Amino acid sequence: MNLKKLSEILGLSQTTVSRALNGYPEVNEETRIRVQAAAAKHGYRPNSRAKGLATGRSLVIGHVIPTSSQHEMVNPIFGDFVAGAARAYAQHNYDMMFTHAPDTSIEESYRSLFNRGVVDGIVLQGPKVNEPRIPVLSRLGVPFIVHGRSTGTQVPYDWIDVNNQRSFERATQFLIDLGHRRIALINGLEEMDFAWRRRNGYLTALKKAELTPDPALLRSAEMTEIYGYQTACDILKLDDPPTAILASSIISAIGVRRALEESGLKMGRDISVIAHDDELSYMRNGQDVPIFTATRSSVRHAGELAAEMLIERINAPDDPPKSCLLEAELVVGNSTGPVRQRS
Amino acid sequence: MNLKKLSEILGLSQTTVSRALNGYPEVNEETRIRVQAAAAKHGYRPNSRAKGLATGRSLVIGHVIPTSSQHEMVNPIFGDFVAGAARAYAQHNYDMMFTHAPDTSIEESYRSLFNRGVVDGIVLQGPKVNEPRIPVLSRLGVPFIVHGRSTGTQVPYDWIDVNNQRSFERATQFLIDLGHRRIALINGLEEMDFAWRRRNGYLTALKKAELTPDPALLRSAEMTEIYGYQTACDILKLDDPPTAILASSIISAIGVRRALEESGLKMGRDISVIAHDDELSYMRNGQDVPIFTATRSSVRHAGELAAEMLIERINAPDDPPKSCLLEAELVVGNSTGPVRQRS
DNA sequence: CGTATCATTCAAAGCGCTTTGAAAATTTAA
DNA sequence: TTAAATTTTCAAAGCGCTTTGAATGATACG
Repeated sequence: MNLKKLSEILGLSQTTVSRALNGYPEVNEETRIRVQAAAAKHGYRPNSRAKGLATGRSLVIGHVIPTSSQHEMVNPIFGDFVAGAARAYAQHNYDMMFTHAPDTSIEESYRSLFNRGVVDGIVLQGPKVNEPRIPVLSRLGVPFIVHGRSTGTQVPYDWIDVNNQRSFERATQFLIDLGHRRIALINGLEEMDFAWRRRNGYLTALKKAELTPDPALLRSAEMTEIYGYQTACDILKLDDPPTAILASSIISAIGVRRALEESGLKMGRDISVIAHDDELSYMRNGQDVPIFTATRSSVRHAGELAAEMLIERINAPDDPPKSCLLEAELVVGNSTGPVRQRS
Repeated sequence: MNLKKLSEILGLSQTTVSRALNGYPEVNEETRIRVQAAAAKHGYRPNSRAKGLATGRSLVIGHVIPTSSQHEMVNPIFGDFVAGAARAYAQHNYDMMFTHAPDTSIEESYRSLFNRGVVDGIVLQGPKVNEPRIPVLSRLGVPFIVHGRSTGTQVPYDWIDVNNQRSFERATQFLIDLGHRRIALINGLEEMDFAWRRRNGYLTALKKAELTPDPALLRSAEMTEIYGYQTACDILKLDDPPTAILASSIISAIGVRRALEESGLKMGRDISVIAHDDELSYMRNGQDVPIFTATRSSVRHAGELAAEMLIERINAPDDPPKSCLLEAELVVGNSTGPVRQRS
């Protein structure tokens, strides 16, 4: 069923039928009702390709996933972010599109996606320090929003981010206040901007307390469970092991916990652990009492806000750049406690 | 830059340019090279809406996510499956589209997605027992593939699935062989087909061993960490607690482990645990030695195969129905051992 | 040299929709 | 009653591409 057939059935022109369905005022109310009824009856759905071709809009938002980063899409954090975004898209009648792009040709991929008219806007996830994709998108004139920020990037752009530096500074400070002096940071990949900022927050807190950072306690990698486990095992073997650990994600914190338990250490008593909690749906940080003391900020909520901001941008391409900085809460659980004198 | 402009620049007709770029034989090789060079130089990208309109193909695969199931997309299993699929799509030049659909109007959503010409095919994830969406898609004549199967569905359809029944029967059998008689099943939602089959496998093994299932040991819910934790806590409080636990996902198994550790029980010695391991990228089941004895099958690989099968189907709509049944391995880790006499 | 054959190229129609500018039908004003 | 204003409907152009059917130029054959 298409517009032509429908209008023939109704004995009206395509123009009138189209207008009736799209809510234009210059059509008789009686006719409109007749048209709507017929459309419903015959299950008429305007072809979105044709519609897009005619209007220049696709009502689709693109998410581009670098092929190399095998992990991007598979990352539970990604899943929650996207789920939040999907919610907002649905409300505004947008669909969501994912493209894999070989990172040899990121610029090309973006240009392609936008120029081919596939999408109206793009969400950029997981920005690195000096993220090259940002200037690319900016130059292309594509409406886009960054989840996170990119230190060192000069061009203006829309973003939404958690105050990673501040939250990790606070967490570190919290541990220092409990008497901890040797604090390990099990961080994400530090080429990623969020990890870089967290590291800075951690270092800032140490500095303020006049503590010297120990490179042996600073680790960085993709935030898997295994990584948390191995790193913790590793760190505990040091001559002078830390009394507290800061983990960049609940997932690696779970690995840390596994390592601690294997070593017979009790969290909160023998060693303190703070994790960053993105409030992943499948990995809640306990129920009433948090499992881990944590810096908490819902990545799902961030996804929802990001989508809203992007849609606003699409509707008002010339507004000045927007941004949104979310503060993470510091929630206290049982995984932290005063430093314990080593026996 | 569009076809018209490009052909004007080249002094050729749109026909020739189009053919040159799409590899048709009836164009002079010399001309083709000239055209390709110009296309590259001007960054020409055919508009996919227009292309789709002209060809009737969109090179997009749709994944529909019921709005109600807040968890679908957020489920790490979903993420891994989709990552696998994305890989295959990329290879065949397909993009991937997600739509949220209110479950009040699933049929409508599918019809819409396909009839609007947005997608060439659809992946149906998380089928339930007697999944109503399957006959709907079948009737619409949309190419589609089901990840999983649906007990009770009569119409033929393409599917790819793990042999859930068999793998859980084997796992249960394995525990019985170790002397366990009271075995708990911490299952997924049993309206889901996979969970239903796992339950059957479990019951079959019990039956073969002439053991009577105890309803108190049969639990079912969304497979989160918290659920695993709470259920395990709950079950351990029974007068006659189980000596072994079968968990339907690594994620809930992690919750189970947390509960066991809190109770001071050692996995593999005091109590045995087997989990189903989807080989989630961020939640590997240990490295060399598995953390959990597990039934193992990569959901990511399944995603890749599913995508391949769907693309085949799109290219050959009239082939007979295809299916693919994967067998899960049973890998033995340290979480299982012979039953221990209760003191 | 004239005709048949092949290799290239082209103009134009069509995909299904929106939208412009004009025409018909109706109402209002003079 | 007629002209002007308003409401309602329409034909046709256009979005950017593919593809059909015809035309052109080059080559081969008798």
